[in-house]
Amino acid sequence: MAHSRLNELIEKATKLFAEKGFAASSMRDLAHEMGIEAASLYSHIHSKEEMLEIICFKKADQFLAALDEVNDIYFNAEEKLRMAIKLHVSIICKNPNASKVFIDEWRHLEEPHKLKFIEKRNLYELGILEILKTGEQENLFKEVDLKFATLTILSTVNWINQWYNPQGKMKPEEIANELSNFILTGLKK
Amino acid sequence: MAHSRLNELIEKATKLFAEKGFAASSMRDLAHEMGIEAASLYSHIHSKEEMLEIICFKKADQFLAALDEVNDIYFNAEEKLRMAIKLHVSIICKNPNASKVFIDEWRHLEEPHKLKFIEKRNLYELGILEILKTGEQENLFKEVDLKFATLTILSTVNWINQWYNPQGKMKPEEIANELSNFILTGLKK
DNA sequence: ATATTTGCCTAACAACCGTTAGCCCATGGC
DNA sequence: GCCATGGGCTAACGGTTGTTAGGCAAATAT
Repeated sequence: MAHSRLNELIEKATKLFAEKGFAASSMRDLAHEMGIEAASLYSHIHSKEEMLEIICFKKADQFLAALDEVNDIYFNAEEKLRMAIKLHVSIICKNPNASKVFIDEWRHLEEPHKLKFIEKRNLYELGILEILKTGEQENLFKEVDLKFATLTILSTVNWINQWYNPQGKMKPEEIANELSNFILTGLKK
Repeated sequence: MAHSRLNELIEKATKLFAEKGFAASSMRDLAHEMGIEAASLYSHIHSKEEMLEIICFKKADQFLAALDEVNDIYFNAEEKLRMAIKLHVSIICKNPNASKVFIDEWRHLEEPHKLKFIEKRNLYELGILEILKTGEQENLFKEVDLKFATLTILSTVNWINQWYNPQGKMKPEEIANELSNFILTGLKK
């Protein structure tokens, strides 16, 4: 069970950062959650910021891996977009706390990690944009401002985090489906 | 010019809270921005949290007023939704910093203000939902999960804040138009 | 001319912050 | 049986936090 205590720590830190925000979470809060003294945390990590790093980059890598998965198989643009949305929603719903930190708290990263993080984020954004571009070329999608559409889609799929409840009636798969339909065909009859 | 110094303070606080987050912004930071000592801030406000209150509730009231404006005139549901989106985008773009605080930092409000704030927020959400319901009844909109659609729309219009640039090429009016089209008719050709 | 208010100051408060140093003890491999 | 390692402890550090008390000078109102 190497690192099992570290895993527990990161998990608790994730929950705390998600609920109170990184800046408002103290090492003593976190230590209390772990049932130990604040100083003892440093047997597992080097600094508070390192935990934020671990959480943010793990999540970033998950999203990028999902992008690779989508691009590995050949689909048309609509199918690709649907799959990208499905994977995105699934990653978010699998760990809403970590997702909240990924979405809201990364700005408290220190340089140079912050820059590295933004680069990864941009890479993901670019992957989605590429799918939309393909869709335009295949004459499946309307001609739209691609950057604008990308951001709109990402806003929609990221917002889930604000209200998603694992005990709620909607399963991630359903959410992804509804969302895909909404994004593709809109609200009008 | 009664309160002009207070206005300046709230403005500076808004900027600071938006950029660094409420918890990571110190009274000494803020005092430095004002060119005075930290203790002097208390000639204008009672506490750090009070400033957050002022910012959040002012914004909340703006959104609720916009809702009234929409409901004052008779339109069909599509026109209502377009107008609601236009006003929403306009409020956000008029003061992106205050909007950021309204969207992201309200959770640092202390009770009972936090609860009051959530109530106002729910009221607004309900207003949008009501418009969608009308649209369904008028047979203009698809039958969808109304709550789900409401949250999706709000996510989209709130996200603008993350990338809107007053110096950018898109004016608020245009953004609102594009967004309305996207929400109403989706991406597919 | 006098009284009041506004807006700032210095000094200080108790509490809390992230982090380090140094020590101890239980566990498990050799 | 010995030693390394992991995982905790106490004590303490220098700094920062929001906030209060009390005073002072200039502007304003009477």
